[in-house]
Amino acid sequence: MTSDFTIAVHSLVYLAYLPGNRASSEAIAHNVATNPARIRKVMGALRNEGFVKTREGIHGGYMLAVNPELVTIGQVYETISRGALQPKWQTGDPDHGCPVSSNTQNVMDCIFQEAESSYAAFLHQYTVADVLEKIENRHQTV
Amino acid sequence: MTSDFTIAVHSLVYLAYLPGNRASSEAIAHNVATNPARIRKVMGALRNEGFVKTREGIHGGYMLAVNPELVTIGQVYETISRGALQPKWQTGDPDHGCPVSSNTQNVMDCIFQEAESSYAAFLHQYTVADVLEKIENRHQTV
DNA sequence: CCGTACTGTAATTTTATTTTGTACAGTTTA
DNA sequence: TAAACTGTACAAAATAAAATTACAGTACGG
Repeated sequence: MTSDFTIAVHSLVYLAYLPGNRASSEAIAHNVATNPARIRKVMGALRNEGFVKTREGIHGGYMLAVNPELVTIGQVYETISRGALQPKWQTGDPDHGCPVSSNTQNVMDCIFQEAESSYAAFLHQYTVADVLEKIENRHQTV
Repeated sequence: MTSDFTIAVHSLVYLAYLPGNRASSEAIAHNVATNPARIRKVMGALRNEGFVKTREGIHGGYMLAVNPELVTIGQVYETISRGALQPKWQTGDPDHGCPVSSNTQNVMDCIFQEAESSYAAFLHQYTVADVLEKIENRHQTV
């Protein structure tokens, strides 16, 4: 699985943390510790779903477009990484006479999908603001 | 994430399916469509947790050691793949002055662990026998 | 007590995936 | 019209997963 979800959450939390709720891909990349091109790709997906607004050109960048107390990281997961938990490797052989060999993959696919929904449902418990709060609390206590 | 969990479930289901509940690594590998060495590695882990018994030497192989109606695939997940859902890539920089950069990874680690527990809890719904039943039903209906 | 058919395990190679880096066209505004 | 951005594509590098190979150890059957 890629780390796009982690990057998306980190970026949204960072925007929520900043006074003006805006930053360039370079500033976000520096905070996340990756390169600007990768941030732009992830932010593009977030923009498509309305989480952020982007502005090109000079003084452009990314701006939070939603209330961080209302957006859950489950929503972020669904838009960025839905399907990422499904292993790509295929078990068995569809043409094998044995039903176990030919059908286990289908049954597992179905189970993986349901299990991923559980995973996403869990993530709906936390909003972007919750994550920021955890980060700030940890900063004080540890 | 590796596909060891898929292979473990497939192997257990296959043993449950076979009349004698026993097979060699080569027979399982053929059914799963991989190589015997990989099967032996996964089966070794299953043996350590008591799911199967192994016998070396001639006429050796793997034998189901539990009631497939009582073992859940959540248990299999816990022994084979616990931690597999945690991305290895690290976000931010622990030495960055900004708390978002230095602490997001820790907070996400914690959330990923909890979310994985939800995932595993979901998998506890299904026993090895349930999976086999789904496979056989699908064979008849599709 | 030797040969055959297995498992256990480690090392290596191959393949696939993920991440990074680079480049450049398009956009905005000062 | 130059400067500072985003959008996007492609190539390179790094990492992870899977397959392959090899061989020591074990157990049975003659």
